[in-house]
Amino acid sequence: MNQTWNQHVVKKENKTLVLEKVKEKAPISRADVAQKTGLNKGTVSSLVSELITEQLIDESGPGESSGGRRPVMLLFNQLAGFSIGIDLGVNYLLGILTDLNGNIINEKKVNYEEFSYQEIVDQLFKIIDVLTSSAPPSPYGVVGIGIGVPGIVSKEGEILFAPNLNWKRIHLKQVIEKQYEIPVIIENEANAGAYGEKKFGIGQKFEDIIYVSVGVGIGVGLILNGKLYKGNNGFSGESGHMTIEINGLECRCGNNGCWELYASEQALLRRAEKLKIQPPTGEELTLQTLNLLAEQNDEKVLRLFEENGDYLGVGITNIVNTFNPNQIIIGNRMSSSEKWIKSSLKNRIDKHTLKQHQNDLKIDYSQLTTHSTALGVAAFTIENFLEVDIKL
Amino acid sequence: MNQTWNQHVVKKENKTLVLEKVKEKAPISRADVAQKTGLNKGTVSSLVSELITEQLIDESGPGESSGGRRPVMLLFNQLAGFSIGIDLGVNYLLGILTDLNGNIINEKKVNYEEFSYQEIVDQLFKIIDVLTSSAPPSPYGVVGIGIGVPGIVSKEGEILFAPNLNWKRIHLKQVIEKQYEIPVIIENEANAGAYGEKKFGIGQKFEDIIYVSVGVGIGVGLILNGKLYKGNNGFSGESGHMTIEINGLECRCGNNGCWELYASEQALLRRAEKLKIQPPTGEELTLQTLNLLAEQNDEKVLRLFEENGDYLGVGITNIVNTFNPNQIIIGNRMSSSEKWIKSSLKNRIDKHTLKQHQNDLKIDYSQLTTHSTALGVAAFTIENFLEVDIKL
DNA sequence: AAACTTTGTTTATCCACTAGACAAACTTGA
DNA sequence: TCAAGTTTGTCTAGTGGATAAACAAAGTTT
Repeated sequence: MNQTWNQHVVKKENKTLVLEKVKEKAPISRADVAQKTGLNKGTVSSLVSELITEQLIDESGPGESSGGRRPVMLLFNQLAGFSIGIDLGVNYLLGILTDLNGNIINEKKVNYEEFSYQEIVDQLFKIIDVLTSSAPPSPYGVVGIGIGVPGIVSKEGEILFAPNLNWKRIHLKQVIEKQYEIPVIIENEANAGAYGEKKFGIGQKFEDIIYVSVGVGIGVGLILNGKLYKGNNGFSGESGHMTIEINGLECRCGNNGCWELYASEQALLRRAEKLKIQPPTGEELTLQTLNLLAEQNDEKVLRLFEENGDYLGVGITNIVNTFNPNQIIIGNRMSSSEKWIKSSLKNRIDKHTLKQHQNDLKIDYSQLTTHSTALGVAAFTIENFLEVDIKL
Repeated sequence: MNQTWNQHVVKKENKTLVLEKVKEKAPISRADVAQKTGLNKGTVSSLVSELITEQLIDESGPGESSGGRRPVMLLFNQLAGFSIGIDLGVNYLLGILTDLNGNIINEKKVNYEEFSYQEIVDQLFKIIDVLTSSAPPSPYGVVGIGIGVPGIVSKEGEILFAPNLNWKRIHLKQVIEKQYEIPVIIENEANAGAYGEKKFGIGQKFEDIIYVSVGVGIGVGLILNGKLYKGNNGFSGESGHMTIEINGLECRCGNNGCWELYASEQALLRRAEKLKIQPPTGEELTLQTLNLLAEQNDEKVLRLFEENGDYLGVGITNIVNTFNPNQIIIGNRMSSSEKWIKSSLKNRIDKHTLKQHQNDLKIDYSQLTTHSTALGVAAFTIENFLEVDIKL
């Protein structure tokens, strides 16, 4: 059915517009909101008073006069409710409790290895319980739970395939929703990370963002025209399996020369192993220990990172040529190695993308680092809450 | 400035909705429009009567009764105006005159080689003149001119770079607008082709379409969520310069191993030349002559096409993994070789894309063949006209 | 202290949509 | 054949939300 338009829709949209403006520019006066949105003063007044009744906006006392009556400043009541965001990783579980502005109120992390599905769900419940009970009293309480997973999620929230967890067709959403009876949103980890950076991180000013999540594998989250693009079935962003070497290494996806075989954390570690690079005194070979070695100017490791940056650049070049984005954000674990991969990555892109694309292209590294996914899914639930709530 | 919502917007949107429904389902009664759009009968009645006054809708007499009063059927008046669409190719100029439904009323083609900018503009004027004067009398006349060009076009319509024409920073739009004083839209050839197939061709039912224009080079047009995606500056779709072989052939774009060096028409011809394939009796070596040879089951040529289909599949696989589209359309000249490239292309995609992506993926070949670009730009001007006109 | 400014509320008006009544036109079935 | 029922399309009264303009309140400026 098509969308029909009537005065109710108009009111809802305008109310959203007012709330958005207050969130964005707080503290701000009614008069200023009217001027900035183009709405009539009276309209703004009445919408604001409704929003105050709903406790989504607060008055914070008089502001500075600009040559007349002093304005009453409005604030977004970010403590009207809270959101839980969870980054369900391959070997860790990171849960955060945020207010409606994405400020982290509480945080809980669990590491594990080779947990079964049931063990992970148990841990999940524990974390959600702890976070819920730590939420301060508020009018709306915890308004939703978001979970980011390293896998393919259908538009309905079913986890279709998470290779690194060995999950297939998992209805996690129903399980959590049944337990807590609040809205649950499941989203792919890269999509969530992209959204997190767009809403709360370094991508706030941009409308066309490619978020490259470089961890064990490589996933991509696409923000196009300011909105998350999910693809026909919600499976967009599996760019890690892009061919960059036609007769290259074999990938378990069935393809050859996949990008993530050359540029992911796993690829880096594999190459380090081949070169017999040894972390000091028997530590495990991980991205962290490689970062330490790089910090000590270990030549071999530096060259390794350089190479990895270059490989990352190859895939990013492909994406840039296709999308003409405004910003590239390198996220997930590999962003911790920014220092060592930065110049070779930039170099590859400068040399190999079309000149026209470079004009407005920014290459940034995750600002929220390990929290972008959790913040992203938290943002989804917050937005969902505000949308639904404002309809009333 | 943000969009504010008021009753004028509501009316405009609903009027558009009614017109769209009539276009889509004609002949259709007022009652049916009301039921299908969810609008009130009275609302539909008044909007339809306005549209009839504006001559965009016609009544076509009574329809079949379904057990009561016979309905008055409504038709979209596709002859209320006409649109000119021009495909400005590297060595040809194809102009069409269409009605508001994209039906081709008249058509004019000129071939040339190595024309200067001024010579091309002169030809352009000639074609536009011929087409304009061939338009039947109508309330709105020719409502706009669209031009598709093989190059990078800014969002403002400036042709920034068209390597195969040797054009840089050309303000063609102003030149044509000044001459004819009607709206002119300039768009990249692949974007236009994608839109043409979406509106009038094989892509009508799909919302996430990747149109791969395989001609001298390779360009890609992206229809995402039913809308053309242009990228931050309007330069999306330069996927022809995607790296598929990291240390591969050198491209004049500065990159190595670009897709179009392996899978374009030019690449095919280059490989044919290398194999010393000879068209019969001194004909030139072109895609057409190769098609003829393939028709005669020339083994070498068949293998050549097979290889080309495979290479096309490599790039398409990359795109599919990133976008999760619903449909791939192979367009432009290479679609004439569908028969010979089809199976190897499909094979590559079946074997190398993630299983999840294959569920709903259709691979089609251009239905409008050589006309998709011209029809696409015609569609842009038609839509622009209807949008602007309905505002009044 | 008078004049001017700015803020925010109130009031009257406008406009588009909706529900429901109604007339016209047609079908069905006794 | 005609009465009852159905469907279509118009008309009217009513509703809800936006706007413009008046106005009161609370400042600043001269």
